[in-house]
Amino acid sequence: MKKTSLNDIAQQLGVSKTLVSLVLNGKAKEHRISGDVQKKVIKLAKELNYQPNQIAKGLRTGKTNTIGLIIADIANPFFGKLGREIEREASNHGYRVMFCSSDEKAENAKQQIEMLQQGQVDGFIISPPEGSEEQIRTLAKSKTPYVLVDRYFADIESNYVVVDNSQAAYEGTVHLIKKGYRKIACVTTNANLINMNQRLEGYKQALIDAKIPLLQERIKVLQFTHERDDVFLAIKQLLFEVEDKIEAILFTTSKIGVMGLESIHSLGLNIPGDIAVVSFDDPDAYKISNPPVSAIAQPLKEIGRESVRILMGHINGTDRTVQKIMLKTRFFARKSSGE
Amino acid sequence: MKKTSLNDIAQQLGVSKTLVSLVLNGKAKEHRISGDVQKKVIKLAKELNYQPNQIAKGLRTGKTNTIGLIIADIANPFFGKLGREIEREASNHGYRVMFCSSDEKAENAKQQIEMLQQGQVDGFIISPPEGSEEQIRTLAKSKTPYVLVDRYFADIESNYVVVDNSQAAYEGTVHLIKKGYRKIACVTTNANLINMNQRLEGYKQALIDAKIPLLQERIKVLQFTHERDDVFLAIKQLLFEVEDKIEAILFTTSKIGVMGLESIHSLGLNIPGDIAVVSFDDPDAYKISNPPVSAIAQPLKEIGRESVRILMGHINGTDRTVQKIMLKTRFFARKSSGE
DNA sequence: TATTTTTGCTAAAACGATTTAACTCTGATA
DNA sequence: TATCAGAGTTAAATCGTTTTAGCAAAAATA
Repeated sequence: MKKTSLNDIAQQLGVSKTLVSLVLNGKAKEHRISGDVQKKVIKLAKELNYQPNQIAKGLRTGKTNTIGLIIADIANPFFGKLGREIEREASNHGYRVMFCSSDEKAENAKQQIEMLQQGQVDGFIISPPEGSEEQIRTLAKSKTPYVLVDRYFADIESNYVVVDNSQAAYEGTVHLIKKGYRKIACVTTNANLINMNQRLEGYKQALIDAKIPLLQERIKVLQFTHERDDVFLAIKQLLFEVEDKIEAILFTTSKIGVMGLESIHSLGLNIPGDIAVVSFDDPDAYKISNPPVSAIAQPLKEIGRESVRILMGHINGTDRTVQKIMLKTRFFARKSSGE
Repeated sequence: MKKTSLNDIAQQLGVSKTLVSLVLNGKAKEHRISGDVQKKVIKLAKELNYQPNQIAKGLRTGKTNTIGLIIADIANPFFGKLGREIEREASNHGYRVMFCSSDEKAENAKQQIEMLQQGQVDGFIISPPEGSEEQIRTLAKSKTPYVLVDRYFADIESNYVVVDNSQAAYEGTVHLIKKGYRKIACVTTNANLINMNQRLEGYKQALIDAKIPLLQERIKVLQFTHERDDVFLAIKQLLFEVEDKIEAILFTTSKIGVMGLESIHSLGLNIPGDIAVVSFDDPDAYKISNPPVSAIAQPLKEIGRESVRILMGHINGTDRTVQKIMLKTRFFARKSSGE
């Protein structure tokens, strides 16, 4: 059952494919195609279930109606949900999504971008992994429209949609301070990503503003590729191997947070009795955790909506200005920090 | 900076694009292109960073080297992880992944399949939502290769890769029985999906084999589109509104399980003291939950690998037989069921 | 009646690749 | 000297669209 093409319709009707194309693209009027012929064409097209071949269309028009989405880690629900929002929004604009997971590896992202640039997509939405500056720069030079999400590079002029990470971390830390905790640790990673750095800054600033001494030993910076054991070790050190046992922890990612909670449980400690917890991101796990975990939630829907909107503007050429969007997070106080 | 095309290379070298194409596709020898010319072509192609336009290639060859992945719900980490495995495996075969989330809606899946069938993909991997039989049948008729994952329809002859759901549920239930629980409930959904039905069957069979009375009141079938409140209500009924208070629950999806745990916690009940829990799927949440949740884990990597392998066989025409793969799950006993 | 305008439609080029069928040499063979 | 074989290369068709430029017939105008 071969698919029907423009030509099939044209031949069966004894007209030119130009005419068929014009009619089906709604350009009949401006090209003065008679009403009778229009009806005939539309009728037959429906009968044969004609669907234009997007590949051919893409070749001719140079447009694919597809956006490339290069996400850092699809197995992370944060990115999963974001991906869904982006796809939904793109679909509202008549766009498809070609999706890749770089697994936080610059090399993967490079390959994926190069691959999709061979005429496969009209633009990109990317959460760039550490070390992918060069690739993003190349992309920028190629004039392909793109929007970064979740993170960006300060020295590359790009469209981006992120959250106010330092403010968010500040807020989370202040919440702990208000709850009466003073000895507050921060567990983060050494990823050289702007969002990570900002989160740490927010934590520090909150302590400074509250006139609480800022101790290096209370900041645990994990390897970017941290595993369960690294987190476990960090927690153990914070709780048992410093002079002044800490009372609360701010986790800067849900990945660290999830592992951290696991560690705390396995050490037989009570939350928030022995140790209070606040974490970035708000996976389902935090809601069912016992006790539920206080979380800094990112506005996924809005991030998706904005990033697609900006990309569309640049693809359609209706917008040539660089857009930098910083959204607010939302803090959910739950039992893990005394509610 | 326009992209270099075959023609650009041909013109600069003063040869035909046929020649350039042949050389770059490794068909130089069989067409006796001289070594000198070959070298020239390859050198210039590298210099100009020539990358063949996949759209044009696709139009001519009828192949896109892209597979369409239509997943039921990308926000569900199970599917997220599965998506990652599939993408990784596809990439090993030189394939891209065009990804869509149907959000468990047949109408969405229909649109997405139709959209991608316009010459955009060479084949599909699909976890079909409830009610999408008609769409899958249409797809089958169109001769487009496809593989179903996670679920299938008994009366449509399709390639599929699933797990042995009834065996898995059986195993989970038997585990609870061995731990001494007798009054075991099952909370599931009324989704008319074969995997769901099989899970319920496995539960029933385990009770029957253990000569434990099978009570309808211990089986809670939620609306497919269940929300937090529905689960909460079901749990409350099981624990407080039946004559014989139950001792353990089998959740047939992690979505139900996560909500169920939340409900149990919010009712102030102790796990496994008041109520033991086993759940299908094994999201991170279950490992950090307090106590950790006993889980029936699906072999995501294998599902991904097998589904891509089968699809490749059908796309390349090296395989014309229908393949039905049923994989084993793995059970993790954790504290929620007394370990 | 001759000219212009309008109406209704189409031929052909283009997008960038692949592939088929040939073409032109050179040198060897009959 | 004519024929053939092989080496090295290319013109042209093709995939299914969109779009430009224009043609022929009918209608309107002078």
